[in-house]
Order: sequence, then structure tokens, then C-alpha cells
Amino acid sequence: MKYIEKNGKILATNLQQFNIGQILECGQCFRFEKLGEDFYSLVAFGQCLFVQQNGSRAEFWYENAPLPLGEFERVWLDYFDIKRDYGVIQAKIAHSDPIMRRAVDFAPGIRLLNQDPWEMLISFIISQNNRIPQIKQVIKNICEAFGEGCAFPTPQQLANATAEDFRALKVGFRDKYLVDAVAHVLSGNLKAQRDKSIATADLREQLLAVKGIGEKVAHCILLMGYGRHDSFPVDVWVQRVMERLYFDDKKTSVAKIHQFAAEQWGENAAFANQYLFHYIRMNP
DNA sequence: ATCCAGGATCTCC
DNA sequence: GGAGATCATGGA
Repeated sequence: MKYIEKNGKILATNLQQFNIGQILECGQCFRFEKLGEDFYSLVAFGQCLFVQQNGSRAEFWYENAPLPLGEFERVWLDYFDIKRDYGVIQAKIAHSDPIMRRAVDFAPGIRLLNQDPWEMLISFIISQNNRIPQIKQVIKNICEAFGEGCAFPTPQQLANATAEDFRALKVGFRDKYLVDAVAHVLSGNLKAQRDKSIATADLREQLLAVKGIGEKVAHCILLMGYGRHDSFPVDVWVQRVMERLYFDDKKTSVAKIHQFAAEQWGENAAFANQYLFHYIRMNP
């Protein structure tokens, strides 16, 4: 990809394995809106970004302020995981796997966003037994009630939020889970920053200690928030696609699926997971 | 009206 | 370890 600054916008050309619709609508993030064909707004790191794509070209801009080159490089290159070569990853996971080849070719423009661990923690607790439109609405409710501007509220801003407060924002039975999550972060029992010095296994333990976080949600947070690409969230969809395409339609335990994913895709398991999840959801 | 959703928890065996 | 009921909310 090449990019230049022009009139306060960033013009990108030669985009490879980048489709803004596939990236935002493949289930990994919740704070975005479709405004038109290949035209989206999204919120991350306290900023609302507009993206208009046209083939291998795209424009990125802010609504009320210029988007400088330095900020684009500092914030959004990493967010969109631009420095990673998805062509290489796709080749690795699919070269001897015709099933994965089909899933990759269905949506080759997917990228795994590097999102904020704290926001992913709250978001994926809300995701349990819920639908994506409602997850998006509830997160918006929380941002409007407790956040500053369009920013996701900080742990400090949620420090005094009660279960009743959360319930009023339509989080349902997850209210007490959110209170517990905030407490874990504020007490330091759960580190909500990206820190490569913390082992994935230790982070996983910290996450599972929070009420309402089980195996699947922990994997989602480790993946979307902490960038641990050996994660492999197994929800009803992934279980369905794995059993159907890799286990001859036989009922298979989550442990077996994890073992298979680790052997088949190793450090790239998370990418395989995202391609499969999107593929089965669009082709149920 | 009844079922169900990117699940987790509790109970019971 | 596994099967079943239950948990808010709202859309089909």
C-alpha cells in the first residue's frame, strides 16, 4: 500500500487484501456504520474515521479535523494491521487445505483489526448469547452514557457504574458481569493494555477469573484485544463449520477443535478462524 | 405467541 | 466431562 496526505485526507493506493466492508462486517468489531457502497464510518481510539474505498484505492478522513499523515501512520496503520502481509498468511493456511482456500477466497479482503483490549473486554462480555445489531446498540448506549465525545469510556469512567446503571442501558443479565470486569481492571488483577511480556496463558487466566467470561469470550478478547493470533474462538458458528467441513458432520468437542486448529494452522489459527466464521455466516 | 441469539453458570448425574 | 435449565432483550 502507498499513501499520501491531500486536503486533510489520506489517499491510499495499491491496497492488498483490504476490503473495508469485509473487515468491518466479519464480526470482529461493533462500532461502525455503513453509509454507502464501500463507504463506512467507524470509531476507535476516541476518533471517528470515515473510509471510502474504490477497488484498490481508499480515502480516510475525520469529520471535523484534518487527518495528518503522522496520525494516520501512528493510529490507523496499526489498527488496520497494514504492516502484515495477508497474502503470505492466506497462502500458508490454505496451500494444502482446499476448504480453507474456499473460505479465504470468499472474503480475501478481511484483516484482523488491532483493537483496544479494554474495549474488547466489555464488548465481548456483552456479545454472549446476543445478536450483533443488539451488541452494537448496547455498546453505543454505554458510550453515550459514560464516554467523552465518541470515545469508549475508560475504566475510571465506569468505576461507579452499578449493575442497575448497566441494566438501564439494556445489557440484560450481563450487568453484574460488567461490574465485575471493571473491578478486575481497576484493581490491577486484569491488565487491560497490550503487553507482549505477559504470556497468553496468564492473560487467559486473568480473563477467566472475571464473572461472565468463559472459554469462548476469553479467546475473542485475547484475539481482538491483545492480538494473540494463536487464539481460536469456538462459538456455535465455528463449531458448526468445523464439524461440517473438517469432522465429517460428527459432533466434536471444543477441546478437539482447538487441538485440530493448533495443528492445522498454528500461529495463524486466528486468521483461519475469522475466514471460517465469516464464510459460514454468509453461507449457513 | 414462541423461539433464539459470536455463552456462561449452576445443578445434577 | 457432559446434558439441561436459566439468564434479559428484542426481532423474526
